[in-house]
Amino acid sequence: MTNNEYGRHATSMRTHLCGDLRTGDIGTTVSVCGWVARRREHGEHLAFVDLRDHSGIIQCVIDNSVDVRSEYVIRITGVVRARPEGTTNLNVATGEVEVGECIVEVLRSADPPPFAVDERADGVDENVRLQHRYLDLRRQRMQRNLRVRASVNSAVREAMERQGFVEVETPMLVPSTPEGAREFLVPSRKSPGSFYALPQSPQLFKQLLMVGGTDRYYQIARCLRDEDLRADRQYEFMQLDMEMSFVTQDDVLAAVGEAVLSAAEAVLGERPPEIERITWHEAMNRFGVDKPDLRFGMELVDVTDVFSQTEFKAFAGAEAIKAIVVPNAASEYGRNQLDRLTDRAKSIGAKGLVWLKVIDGGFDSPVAKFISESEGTELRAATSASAGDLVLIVADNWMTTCEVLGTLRNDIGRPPVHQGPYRYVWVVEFPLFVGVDQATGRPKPGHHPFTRPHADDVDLIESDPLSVRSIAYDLVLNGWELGSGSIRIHEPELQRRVFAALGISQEEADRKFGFFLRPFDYGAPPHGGFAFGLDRLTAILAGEENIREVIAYPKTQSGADLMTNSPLEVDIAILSELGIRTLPKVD
RNA sequence: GGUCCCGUGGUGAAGUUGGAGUUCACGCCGGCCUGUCAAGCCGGAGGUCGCGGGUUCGAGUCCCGUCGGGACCGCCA
Repeated sequence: MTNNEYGRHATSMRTHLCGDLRTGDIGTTVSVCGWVARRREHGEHLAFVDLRDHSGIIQCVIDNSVDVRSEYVIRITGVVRARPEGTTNLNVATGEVEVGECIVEVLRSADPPPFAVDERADGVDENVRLQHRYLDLRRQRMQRNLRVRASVNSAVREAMERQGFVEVETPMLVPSTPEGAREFLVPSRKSPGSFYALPQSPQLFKQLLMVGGTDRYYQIARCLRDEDLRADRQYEFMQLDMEMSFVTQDDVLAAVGEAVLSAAEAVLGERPPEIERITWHEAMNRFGVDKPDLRFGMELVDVTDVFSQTEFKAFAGAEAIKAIVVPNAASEYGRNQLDRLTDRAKSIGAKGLVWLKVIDGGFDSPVAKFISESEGTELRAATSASAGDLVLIVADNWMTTCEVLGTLRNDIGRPPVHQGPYRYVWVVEFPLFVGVDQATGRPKPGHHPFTRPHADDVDLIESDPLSVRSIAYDLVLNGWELGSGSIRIHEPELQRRVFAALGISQEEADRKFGFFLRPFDYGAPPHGGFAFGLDRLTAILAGEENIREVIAYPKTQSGADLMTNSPLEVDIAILSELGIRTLPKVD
């Protein structure tokens, strides 16, 4: 890098970036380097070459004959000048100027690319983009996404430093633990038959950093989980991982909030308002999910009381009856679509779905005849539904009712990521235990077994474990779970009681978690922490529906890297050095 | 493990009731062209219709299987 009078992007080969040239540069002799985005020839003595680098595009006017074609890498030295009257292009940032009197050097010729290296590639099969990711990355959208990602990382790091957090790196080769996500294993050459695991998160190490007196730790950590991939899930992903000592929930939320809001400000130029909080119970009750999208209404309305005396069998005796109103949807939803909604509801666990089209003076519905006039009136009052609206009702136990309607609410009403305001929300007071393990009959941990129970509920651990709230919290943005955390248990007696509720004996706890819990006996401070996904935050801030768009080299849903063709089989000699023999493929 | 959608020159699409690898746009190659900016005009090349099997006189089209990609469920303490 050459520091000259032209600024920090100048090098020995160039003075300016293509996208930076403006009317203020008129008269300057410049050198620009980049790829040929497009060429427009007008005979032997005039050609326009749009030169592209990551900053943008500049039109260069060539009046000698040079053979430059799409994606050739060239260097142009010329003079910046105003475009002639009537030939400016206001669709381009550099459209008022051009580079003339050009000397063109071809630095590298190029084959025609398999797809247009511009916004037209947005419509190209993702296969093709991923096979030629280096070409895809040349595009403005991808360069912008990489830079959004870098801004997020940088702002987060800066915010953590500002708050006195210490960056500590934790190992990538860690012991395999039976709990949690499936791990990637790494064979040990020195101990054939033994394996390391790649970390699904630095969880245990960061808590031991607290035992180690670090006080405030953070890391932009790579995490690896061998679970099925989704639009918001890759095998490898990045988290802002943090942990702090001598804190309560408020301290953690404040520190994490500062990092997230700083990142948002760095990308969007405006700091979002303070993050609101709702309890897990309220989130389920109002939105039917533990990661509510607050950008739109259609909240669940409890209508259990409306039907307390009902004779309609599908509703009678249900623990919870709830409704959502789809505004003005009565005419849009035909029988076919309503059947599909019903199928969707059933696939989530509902026994059925009741739909009512609100019409003047009543309902249009296959079950209208089972709803009494007073129930109808009360239903309309409770839901505020008016003629033309579609009302969807589920009756079941509370949890199922909420979950089914919450899923339908998202399916029907959720706007695309790039639309609407950014609505951050803390979901707090998650239940300590979720559901019951079929095999053991014991409750299952909601977060992880070291999560601290809510102080008011500690005495319910033995008598009514499923109603115990925890000091665990999620951060949610527009319906995406960004991350989660908790205040941990640091005292042995409380930990013993939680293990007992989970059906884990002292011996089993020692065996499974001894290496982690024994250190606590040497003095563990009260502590808690959080981790949130940087890929997800970046995707939302970049307006992308899919985290692959903000990852330079992502993998497909089946875990393949189409550019490098990995994973690949390896030579048998390499396997044998590692003490590994593969099984034949079975059908 | 499951459900659904997609696969046609380099790219994106169309392809009807099963009737000739047919069509369109972009790109590519050649020619013309001195103010374009998705330049324009003329000409040309380019195909294992993902792959395999079946039905049929005949399959891009129908059926079965398989591979690849995607969305979702399960899974992700």
